[in-house]
Amino acid sequence: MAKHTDYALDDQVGYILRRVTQRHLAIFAEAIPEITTTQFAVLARLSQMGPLSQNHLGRETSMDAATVKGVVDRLTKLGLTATRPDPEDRRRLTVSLTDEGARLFARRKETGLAVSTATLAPLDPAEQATFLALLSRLT
Amino acid sequence: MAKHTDYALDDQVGYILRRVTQRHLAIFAEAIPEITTTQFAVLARLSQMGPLSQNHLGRETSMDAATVKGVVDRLTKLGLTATRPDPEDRRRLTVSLTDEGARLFARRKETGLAVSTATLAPLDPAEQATFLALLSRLT
DNA sequence: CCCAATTCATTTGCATACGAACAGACTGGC
DNA sequence: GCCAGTCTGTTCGTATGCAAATGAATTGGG
Repeated sequence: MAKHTDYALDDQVGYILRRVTQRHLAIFAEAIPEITTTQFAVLARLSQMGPLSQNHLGRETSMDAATVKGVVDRLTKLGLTATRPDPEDRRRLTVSLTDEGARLFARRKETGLAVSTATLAPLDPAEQATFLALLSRLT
Repeated sequence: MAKHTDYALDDQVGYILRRVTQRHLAIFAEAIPEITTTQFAVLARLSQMGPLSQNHLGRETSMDAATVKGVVDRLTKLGLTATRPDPEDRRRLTVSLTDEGARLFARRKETGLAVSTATLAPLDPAEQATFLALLSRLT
């Protein structure tokens, strides 16, 4: 009988999640060195939904207000996004893709899909579907 | 026919991983406010394996040398770990748990297991087993 | 036994992340 | 039509996380 409880770090979901995320980020950085995963998510969302206020963009990409500010600042410095004040609501800052940002995303979105494929490659197609369905429910 | 490829951000494994990790970190921070997940991982590993060199500890907890240094520095400042030079190899810094660190981990490891349980709670037991098996293969 | 290659720890720079606190702008309910 | 509550963006502090560069120590092969 075990004295109390054994805590097996290697079996904890949080620890495995961290390791899987590390592998995914490495695959992404290799495939798309120009920008980061979070920056790519912003380009994807703006490409899909059009211009958004900075806070709304944060909600749509699962980043808090402080985080999305830094991401947008860096994308703007790279010339991939632009910001302008909203005339309707002077609190708001509207974020949009530049032509260069739209072109970069169009050019790289196939690669982005390949990154997802590579991340899931250790599983066969049926396992991938099962995994994604279960993972989504843990959101 | 789609013009080219649709990139559905919400279906990308990296994006879902980030969201699941956010939820897990929030559950952990609520349950164990004293320290972070990475700090807890260090305590767990030292508790399991005994004193380790800082680099070895990093490998055993999936952190690179620069990251583990910061984590150990903060744990040491909290009085939960201690460091001493290795007389055998003057490059090495041996990291060990203090009594207080060992007590904190002993007191909190049940809670740590409860955090894993809560993270996986949306799945039934069979699904949890399937999920963990598939997740582990993506490391 | 000696030096080239490796290992270890550190530092710097950059990029997420989040909580808390803040000021300015807006809105709904009375 | 006013003000209490809310929303938006910003800043600060803290904590991962990795790449790259550095200096010191160790080791292995000839």
